[in-house]
Amino acid sequence: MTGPVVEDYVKVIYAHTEWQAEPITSTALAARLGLAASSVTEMVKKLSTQGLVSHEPYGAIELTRDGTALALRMVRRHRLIETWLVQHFAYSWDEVHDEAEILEHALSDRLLDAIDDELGRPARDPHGDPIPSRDGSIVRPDAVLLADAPAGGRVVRISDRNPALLRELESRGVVLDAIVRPGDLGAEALASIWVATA
Amino acid sequence: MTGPVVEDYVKVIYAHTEWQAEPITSTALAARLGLAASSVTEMVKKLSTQGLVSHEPYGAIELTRDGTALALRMVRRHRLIETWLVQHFAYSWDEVHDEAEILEHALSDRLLDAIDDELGRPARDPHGDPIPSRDGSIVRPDAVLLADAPAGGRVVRISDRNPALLRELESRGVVLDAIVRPGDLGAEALASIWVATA
DNA sequence: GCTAATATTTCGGTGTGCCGAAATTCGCGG
DNA sequence: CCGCGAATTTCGGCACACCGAAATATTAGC
Repeated sequence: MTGPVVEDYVKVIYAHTEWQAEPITSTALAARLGLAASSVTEMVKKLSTQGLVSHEPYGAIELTRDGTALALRMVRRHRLIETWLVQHFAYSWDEVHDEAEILEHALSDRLLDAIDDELGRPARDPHGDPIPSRDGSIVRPDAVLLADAPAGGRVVRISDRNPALLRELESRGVVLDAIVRPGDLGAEALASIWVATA
Repeated sequence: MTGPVVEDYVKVIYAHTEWQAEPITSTALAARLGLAASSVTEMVKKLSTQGLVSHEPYGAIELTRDGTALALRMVRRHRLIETWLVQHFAYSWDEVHDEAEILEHALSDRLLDAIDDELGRPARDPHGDPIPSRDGSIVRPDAVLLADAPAGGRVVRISDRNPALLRELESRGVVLDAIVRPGDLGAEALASIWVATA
């Protein structure tokens, strides 16, 4: 009943609050989806009717329990697929996103679970993002942006927004679990890398 | 530009002439796609405009060169995916179809080729259907329906139309390359199994 | 507290692919 | 070669997800 479009909306709404707090606005949602604001307003109204989202006119957009469950389902799919492409097919870090974006809507639960088993039920994806379990639970490592960690620390996550930056970082040895200090890197990197707290 | 819908139309049109001769009618095409005849008439007109199909009103529907190329591309995808599901994920013979039907529209060429390599570039799928090569060439084994082969022979292909029959046949040892005689089997099986000629 | 800039929604409209009903054309039996 | 049933097309309409422009609500600056 829900279809790829609903899945994408819900996933983006979820993603916005995963590492930062504020709920997403309809303008930001439109920007991330590459759609006109008016389209988003209409669709959000439908999602609200379906009980996936709570939203009063001119207010913020937040996921309901059902919406969060669907979002976690999609996040699980996306991250498992990315992990699988990297580990099994030697995709590089920065190439997996587009393929995963499509496949996450297409694989059956059965195939996805088979892939999960084959990978040994990984807890995080190649970017360090936690992979929700089959029952929808997710454990997010305590972490802060490198920009906010003067002493640096162990890399726990690297945002996948900028593929060029990903390649650059990889070539300099900045990968998951590496130890970095803020002084070693540029401004954009500081805002893309999370390190473990304490 | 072509999208999953066009891909499905073209694939079904192609499939109809793969093992039998006559070009498909719009009624038969509608039946196979599960659509109303009027929908098919309209869509075929669009395919014709796009140069994928040749069709004058009230006439038969045939693929153009471009249409055949697209169909072979989809057939390759479908059959490679089926083969992969069976070999790599232990799907059974009769379970692969629906999953492949969806994935064939979703995998990138890159991923598909990686799977092809991993499988060792197989020449036929689990049903015995030949898999077109990357350049679109296809070699169909010489075969006749078991119903038309009084002496029987080596099984070269088993139609995937009826999953229950597939399971039944498998349990009785009727698989690819088995030797069968018409007397051993029922009417529907005789019309679903091809054996090598001479 | 008012107004100007900005965010959001409303509104009319589009393209795609589908439907059923009605009209048309085909092709077979006589 | 004529008519009748079956196949096919035409037609008006619908659902979905999108758009830009116009209207409206919010918010921030003063």
